[in-house]
Amino acid sequence: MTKAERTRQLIIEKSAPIFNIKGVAGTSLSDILKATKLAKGSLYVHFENKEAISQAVVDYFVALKLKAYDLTLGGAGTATERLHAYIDMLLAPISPVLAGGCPCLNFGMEADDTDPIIRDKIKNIIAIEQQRIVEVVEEGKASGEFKRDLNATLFALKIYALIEGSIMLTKIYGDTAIISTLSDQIKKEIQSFST
Amino acid sequence: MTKAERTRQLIIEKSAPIFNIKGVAGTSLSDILKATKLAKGSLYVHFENKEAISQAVVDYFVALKLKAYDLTLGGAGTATERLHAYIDMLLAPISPVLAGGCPCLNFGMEADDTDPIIRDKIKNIIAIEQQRIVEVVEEGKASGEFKRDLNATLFALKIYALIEGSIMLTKIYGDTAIISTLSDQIKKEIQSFST
DNA sequence: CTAAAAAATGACCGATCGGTCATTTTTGAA
DNA sequence: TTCAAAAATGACCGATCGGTCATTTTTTAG
Repeated sequence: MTKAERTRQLIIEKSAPIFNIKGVAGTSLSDILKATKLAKGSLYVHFENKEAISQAVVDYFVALKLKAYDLTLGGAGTATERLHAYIDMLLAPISPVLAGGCPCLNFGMEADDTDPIIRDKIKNIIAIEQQRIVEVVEEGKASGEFKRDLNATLFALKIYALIEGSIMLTKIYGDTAIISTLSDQIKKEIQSFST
Repeated sequence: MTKAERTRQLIIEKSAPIFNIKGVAGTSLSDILKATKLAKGSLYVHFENKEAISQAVVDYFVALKLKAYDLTLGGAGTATERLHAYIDMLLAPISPVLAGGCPCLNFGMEADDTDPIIRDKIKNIIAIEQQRIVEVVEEGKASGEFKRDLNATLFALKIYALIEGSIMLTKIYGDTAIISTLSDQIKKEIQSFST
């Protein structure tokens, strides 16, 4: 890893939580400078402008999410076990992905009507996430673990909506008990489709 | 209505959609001046600062929501009919509340870690919304419309999470078909608890 | 209609915004 | 070890930010 690569990574990793908490519009260059302890000119050695940093941060979160899917949905065990692992990971109160809240929710809700580039990045990762759920569900159907008439696409859509809604409520109430309550509900939802 | 009251209301109504779309941090005074066609000094006759305007805008959306609950959950018909009317209202693609997206989702996700005053306003209206659902469900249980063992609080929490998740997905995908799909799912959820 | 009060105006303010660039320091391949 | 290339620096830039205030215009109660 060259110095340039290390510095670029430093900028991304130090500013990622700031963008996730304060939003793109709410994050200033001075916030990033304070977090990275770099001089202003350094940022522009590695990025064209603030917008480019915010996009790199979204890419960083996307990569984290992809890794998280691999570890859960792509892991070992039955379809049910993998779905449970996935839900536990996403809704764990101390999950790094959840520190500051789900990036898809945060960046998505800010960008939906204002920033087509970030919105599309979020749209893509959400589509991938749903597709991965669909695949696990289909595997579960093929192995006889889930009922044949379970609509995997619809199921993935609903699960995803429930998860994001759960994170939203947890963040606003500031109460992690909500997460475990809704986590149980989602698991019940899965169980209702088990054979 | 005095001139002052009218102007104050103008500022709130014209800037509300801007705040809802661009966020509080992303909305500048010049945005508000352009929308209201007022001079900068006028804003400060009616509000202490930009923060006060954003809070008044949140109060305005809260009032809109309360009125919307009255028209649906508080309307005529069976518990099921009222819940359906409520869901249809919230998830209608052309719903005025949904123009720019659900204010609870937008303001809530921006404010959760940054602005305790707005976060608490959103927390309160969400708690009220869930309580109103609980009341309708309890009425449905009392009238024999819903099963006795239905946990109304848990049900309201889940329905709310599903609705907000649905709005999020619709906004990001830019596809209103998702709304009707998930709207049907929520109604099925309700039906599963019917006697 | 009058006059005092209230509202509206826009020039002006300092601070901060995102961004540039000449210069210095560091890096790393030869 | 050398030295050219790359990275880091921070003073500096114009634009825009949120906010103020003396002045003008409008409102409204008597």
